[in-house]
Amino acid sequence: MGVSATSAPRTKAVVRRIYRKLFSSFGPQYWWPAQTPFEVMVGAILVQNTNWKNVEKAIARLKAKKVLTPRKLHVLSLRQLARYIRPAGYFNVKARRLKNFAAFFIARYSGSVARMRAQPLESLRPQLLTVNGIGEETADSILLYALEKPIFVIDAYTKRIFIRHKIFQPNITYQKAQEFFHGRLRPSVTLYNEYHALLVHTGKTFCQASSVRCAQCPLREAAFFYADAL
DNA sequence: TGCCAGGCCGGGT
DNA sequence: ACCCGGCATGGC
Repeated sequence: MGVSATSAPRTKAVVRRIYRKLFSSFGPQYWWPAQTPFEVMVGAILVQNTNWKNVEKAIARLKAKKVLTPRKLHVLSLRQLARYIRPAGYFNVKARRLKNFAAFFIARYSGSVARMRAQPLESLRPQLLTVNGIGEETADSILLYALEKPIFVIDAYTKRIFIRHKIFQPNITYQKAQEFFHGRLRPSVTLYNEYHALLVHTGKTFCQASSVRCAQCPLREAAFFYADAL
C-alpha cells in the first residue's frame, strides 16, 4: 500500500545502494549531536517540528542553568522550564512534554539510562508511547540514539526523499515506512544510526519542502534509484 | 519577507 | 481509520 508495488528483493538492493552512496558522499555523521544519552532524550522532544539550531540554543540554556537532569526537570516549575527552552519554540507544550517524560523516567527507571537500556526494545517502545508528548518518531529516536536499540527512525526527510524518488507513495504511514527499512536491512544500531543521520543531512541540504536543490544531490540520478526496481 | 523546521495531541468526521 | 487546527521561535 504505502510502498510502490515493487518486488522486495530488488528494492532491498536499492536501499543498500542508497546507503552506500550517501555514506561515500558524506561520510559518518557521528549522531546524535549530544554529550549524554539524557541530552539525546531531551533533544528528541525539543526538536519536534523545529529547526535543530533552535534546539541547540535551548539545550545550552538548560546546561547553563544546570538543570539538564531528570530530577531537576522534574521539580522545575512548568513556567520556569518553559522560559528556559523558549528558543526551541512551542515552549509551553514542550515544557509539559519534558516534564511528562522526566516523571516517567524517574518513576520507572529512577532516572537511570542503564536500567532503561537493560529492558528489551519490544517492551520499551510501547512504554514510551504512553507518555503524552512522545509519538513514534520521538520514541524511536530515544530508542536508537539514547538507548542503542536497533530501530529505524522515520522522519519528514526520510519520507520526503523516498516519496520524491517514487519509492514511497505520498500517503505512506510511519509504520509502513519503518517496516520497509526493517525488512531490507539487518537490525544494526550503527547502520540504522548512520542511515537516518545521512538522510537528515541529505534532506537539509538538498531536499527541503520548498527550495529543492537536486542538482547537487548525490542521489539525483533517478536511474540510480529505481530504474531496475520498477 | 514569508515560509518552514529532524511532531504530537485532541477533537472532529 | 484518517484529517485538521493549534502550538512558536529563529534562520534563510
